[in-house]
Amino acid sequence: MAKEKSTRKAGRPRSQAAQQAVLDAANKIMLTEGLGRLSIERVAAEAGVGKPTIYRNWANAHELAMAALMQEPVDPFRSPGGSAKQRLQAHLKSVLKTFSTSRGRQITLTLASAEQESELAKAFRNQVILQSRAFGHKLIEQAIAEGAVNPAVDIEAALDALYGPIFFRLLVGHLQVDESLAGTLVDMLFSGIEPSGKHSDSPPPTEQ
Amino acid sequence: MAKEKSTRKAGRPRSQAAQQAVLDAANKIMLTEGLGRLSIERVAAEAGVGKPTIYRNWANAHELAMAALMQEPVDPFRSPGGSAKQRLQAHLKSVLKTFSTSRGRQITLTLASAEQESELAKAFRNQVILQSRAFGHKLIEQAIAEGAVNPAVDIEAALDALYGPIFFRLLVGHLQVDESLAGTLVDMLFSGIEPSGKHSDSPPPTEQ
Amino acid sequence: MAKEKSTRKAGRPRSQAAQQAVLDAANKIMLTEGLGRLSIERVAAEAGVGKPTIYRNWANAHELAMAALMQEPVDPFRSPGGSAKQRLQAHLKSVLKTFSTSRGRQITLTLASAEQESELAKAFRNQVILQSRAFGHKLIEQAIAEGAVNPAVDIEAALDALYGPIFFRLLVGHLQVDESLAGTLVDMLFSGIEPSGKHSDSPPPTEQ
Amino acid sequence: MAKEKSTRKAGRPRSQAAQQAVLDAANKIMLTEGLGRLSIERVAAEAGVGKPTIYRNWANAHELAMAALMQEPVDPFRSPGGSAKQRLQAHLKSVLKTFSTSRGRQITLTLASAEQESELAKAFRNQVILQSRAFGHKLIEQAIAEGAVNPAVDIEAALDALYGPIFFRLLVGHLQVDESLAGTLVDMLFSGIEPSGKHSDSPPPTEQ
DNA sequence: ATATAAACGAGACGGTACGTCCCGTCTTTCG
DNA sequence: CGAAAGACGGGACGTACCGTCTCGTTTATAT
Repeated sequence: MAKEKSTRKAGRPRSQAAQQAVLDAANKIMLTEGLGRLSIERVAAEAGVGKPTIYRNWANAHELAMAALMQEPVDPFRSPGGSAKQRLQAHLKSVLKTFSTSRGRQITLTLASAEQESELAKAFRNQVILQSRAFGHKLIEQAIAEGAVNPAVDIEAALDALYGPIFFRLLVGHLQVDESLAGTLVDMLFSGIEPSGKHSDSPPPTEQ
Repeated sequence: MAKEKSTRKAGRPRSQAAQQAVLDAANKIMLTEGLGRLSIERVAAEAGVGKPTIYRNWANAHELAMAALMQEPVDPFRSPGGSAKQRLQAHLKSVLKTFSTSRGRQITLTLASAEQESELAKAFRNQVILQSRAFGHKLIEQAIAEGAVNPAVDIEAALDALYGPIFFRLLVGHLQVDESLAGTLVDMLFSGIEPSGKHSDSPPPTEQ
Repeated sequence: MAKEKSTRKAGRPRSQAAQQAVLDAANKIMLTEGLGRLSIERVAAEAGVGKPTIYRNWANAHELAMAALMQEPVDPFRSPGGSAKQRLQAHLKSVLKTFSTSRGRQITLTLASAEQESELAKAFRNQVILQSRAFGHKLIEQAIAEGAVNPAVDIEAALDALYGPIFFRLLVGHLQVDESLAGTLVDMLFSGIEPSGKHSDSPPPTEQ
Repeated sequence: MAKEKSTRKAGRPRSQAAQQAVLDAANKIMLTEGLGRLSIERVAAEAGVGKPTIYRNWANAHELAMAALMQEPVDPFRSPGGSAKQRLQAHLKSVLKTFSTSRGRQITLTLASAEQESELAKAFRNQVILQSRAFGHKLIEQAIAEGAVNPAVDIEAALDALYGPIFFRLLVGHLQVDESLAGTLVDMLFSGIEPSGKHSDSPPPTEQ
């Protein structure tokens, strides 16, 4: 920490250090002032780096934001013991915790405004969202193996029925989000909302 | 004397025509070139309006975008006949249809980047998302009244388990979205994903 | 009969109070913040008057400035007793005093930037400069009558040789201006700068 | 070779070509449309230059105007042979010629409205007025050396008695200006306006 | 007395220009 | 050489005023 101040050193080598400084500066700005205040010019100034050095690595501020947000791993994927349902709930809780922060909101916004098809956008989505979702996928497969979930279920849809509501509430902001939501969602998804002991009042539509 | 009539403010009233032209121009630009190309300057030029006239009514480009997107009603809330489940599916389909367009994506993005607490942002959320969701709320209440849904269910959570996955997929883009998703989600939500007989004595649903 | 009639227009007469308020506000702004800060909008606000009321009377800010500066008479044209030279000096001193103030500078600037041929500009020049100069004209004529000035002299040129240097120094600012300048100029103009007892025609060697 | 080593600042040097284009455009606008139509925006457009490039070099339109007017030397200071008086007259004629043009008027106006104490304003005054006046100074010193002018004379005052009337007439516009004014002024200044052979002050007090 | 007409304050209108910020590119110097 | 510094042409920002145009409200004649 003490030697961080004297990065001057009068030397040439800076190539890797410069990129790290850029990412750090970008993260700092996003954290303290928000995504909207992130500009290449400011990042360059705060990182003590020339603008071309940034453009050499990222095409625009958006890509830089994605790269910076990808720096720190999103989530440790807590998965303590317990039943399949309990493990899934614990995982969802950690997702909730991660995304209900300022950084989580920035990730959501960055994701929303990303050029959908760019390589970096895919990597970003994969790293910050889908990696976590993939962990959930594994948990559901375990649950099926344990006989806790019907093997015929559409796993992708089930996953989105768990993750979707979280992001939906964070995005739209119509309802507060806390960790109890994890339990509510998992319970509902497992048991459904039909009255107990009742089938559907019409034959389940097996064809679409 | 009796001058109680003048609730009217002094000065020339704001031109409703100018404001409409601004909103139309904004909508046109967003539709044809995307939210990113929306600038006050362009809108002013294309609407044949001075910039201050725009700033007199909206604080920045973001607010203008929200106002423009609010212009046209989002959805007609189709609700044909049929069972509660069927009506809910039909409604979700129309939501899917609306939001899987270019305009739907712009709405999502605008929503994501909105200043959460501003008056206009609340109005925007309310009009473009929550109004539709409120319709879903009514459908679920009907379903409960018809005995098709357990009265103890957390209706808000159930609604978000239906809308959330749609926006989640649109936002993250990990899976394509089509209208069949409506059926899948409703079925899953109603029956749950547990193996048959665990929470109800209903016969196992026919697998696909 | 002959009841004075049709010259008077119908309708509400122009408010003399409003016009005075406008001129006062304009003078105040010019005095405290300078000519450059004079804007119709500010004057209207400070005078508690609508902009059209100003435009009804003056075509633009420049004309308003001239009118406002003309409000107060420029100078009382002091002319105490004494010889013709002394009276001229006294007059010049009062001119110097008047124009070496902030208001004098604003007058100079307003004069410089005026549309030369407009009616108001002529009136302005006439009132703030030429009226004073006309007084000087009278003094020189008196001096001629007294035998103190050669009757063949070009009075206009002589006047400008007295007034010109004052404005020149104020405008260019290359030398400070104080009241002693009046005496210096008058003395020089009366006696000339040639060596005593000499009146021209001895061509010195013309080498460069 | 005298290669300046570290005095040189880092970074891309300012484009001398761009600055020249700006000055040329400014001069063109002032010449064809007048000082009042000079705006940074137009200059930028006509010079094919970004606005910040202009602001990087000049603080506002006024400074740019001064710089542009300084571009071309004001006067060649004609000084043909002849007596001291004749040389002075010739010089004044060239001053008259220079300043009775459109450009001369713009210079006068720019001078009048300049922030008196700014560095550039001083340079401007020095270059466009005082340099010429300094030439006149030299001519008067020569005249003194030749015995054509009384050595006790206040040279500064004498100079202003020559230049002042010219600018006074140009500024106020009460009398036309032509080259004959040079002769009139020089003659009057040299000989004075008192009756010939008279250098005393004995005022025969006539009536008031 | 009652119209009628003009001027009033207020303030929005279409515009122009301001001076600033940032974009993404380029040019130069230095280690 | 690579990387800092920083100027470049450009575009948009949000603000200040411009001079014009409604508004609804006085205030005077002219009917």
